[in-house]
Amino acid sequence: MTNQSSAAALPPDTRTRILDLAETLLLERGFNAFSYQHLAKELGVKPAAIHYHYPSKDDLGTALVTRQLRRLRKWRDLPRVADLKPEEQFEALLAVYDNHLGHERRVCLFGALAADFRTLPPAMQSELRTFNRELTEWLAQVLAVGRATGGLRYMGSPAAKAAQVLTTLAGALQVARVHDETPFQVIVGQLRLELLA
Amino acid sequence: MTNQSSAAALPPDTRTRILDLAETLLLERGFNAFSYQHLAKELGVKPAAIHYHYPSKDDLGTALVTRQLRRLRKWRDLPRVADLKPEEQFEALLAVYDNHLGHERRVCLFGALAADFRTLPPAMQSELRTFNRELTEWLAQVLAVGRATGGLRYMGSPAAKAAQVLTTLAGALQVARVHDETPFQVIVGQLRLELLA
DNA sequence: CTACTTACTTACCAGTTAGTAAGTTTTTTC
DNA sequence: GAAAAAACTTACTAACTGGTAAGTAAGTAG
Repeated sequence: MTNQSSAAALPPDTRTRILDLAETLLLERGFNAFSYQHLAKELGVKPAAIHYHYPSKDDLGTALVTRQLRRLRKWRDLPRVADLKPEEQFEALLAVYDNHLGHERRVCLFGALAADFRTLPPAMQSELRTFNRELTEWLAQVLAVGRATGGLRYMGSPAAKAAQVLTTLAGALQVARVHDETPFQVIVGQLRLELLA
Repeated sequence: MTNQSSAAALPPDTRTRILDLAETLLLERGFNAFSYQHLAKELGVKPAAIHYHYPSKDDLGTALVTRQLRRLRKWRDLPRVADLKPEEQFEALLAVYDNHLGHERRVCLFGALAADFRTLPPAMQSELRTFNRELTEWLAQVLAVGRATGGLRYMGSPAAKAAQVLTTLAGALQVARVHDETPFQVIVGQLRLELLA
């Protein structure tokens, strides 16, 4: 049996190490910017070893998105997230993006894949759509409750505001990559100013 | 002499046709998703002909961004744009993004290049930074005047709001690519609702 | 102890990549 | 109309791409 998720930090198997490295490269340099050779060299294995775990790059890419989707669902349902007040849930979301910034200014999954979307394998496209839809629906719910309970303020529908906010956050990480961390902080500051009642 | 900009629609020379096609492919499929062979085949010339006009792909990419920057400056200074009221200038900006949407849901230049930014040649990086900076400064000015004259409303500084709005627009085109036109319209609708007094 | 499975390596492959050097045709200049 | 410059084509490379087939070493199950 593989060692995919048990509690403590067991030494990750090759399968996981491949996925971790591919994720890093995806979020720091883009999907078309790494090859099986790159991965193999850095992991100290032969390219064919990667094909053994992920027969094609499509499979690898799809596994990447699928894992992120699994993480999103897990995070969203975590008691320490699900039980927060809406305005705190919003702050928790911002913390996730801030964390990306802290890791070599990684963009988010969506921002990494959107531009090349049409060149991606269908399974990846489909998973990414689901990822974005579920995240948006979650935030819409947070915003709806937040306005009802008075902790958050905004015009328009929760769904529209959620789409706008997430789009802004994805873009903000991209701007941080092109310039530096400052514009990200400015944009997030603006979001807080407008939303927090 | 080359035929780069004269008034009417002269038949575009190869140099321009290369740039036009490369731009289309960049905005519709991403920078790493096309090669000199692709360009050559579709233009009915040999790959070496492209190397003749743009010795390396770096040169081609840089020429692409440089042209966009030139267009931005030209557009911004056009009487039919510069002489508008701020709220109309904002609408003119939205029209540009809406036009991208209408052309096969192209993303904007920034959105096309941000994810792979670190893999781009330095000259391209630098030009893209300038492009984004000048656009942001222009919008900040529009927003500042717009609030002073009462046509636009928002919290915070013009610079912060400008960064936020442009980031949102870039992201909105990416979301449109991943899903469909609907989320773009929703997000732009939200921007209008909030900004137009 | 044997059979089987897992996780690889070695050795390929055909196709594509960006890029170059040398020659040829077309256009411009004088 | 000759010389020169511009705009190509032909022919080639070396490196890399994702991917496959066959072999092997180590662990696991009965």
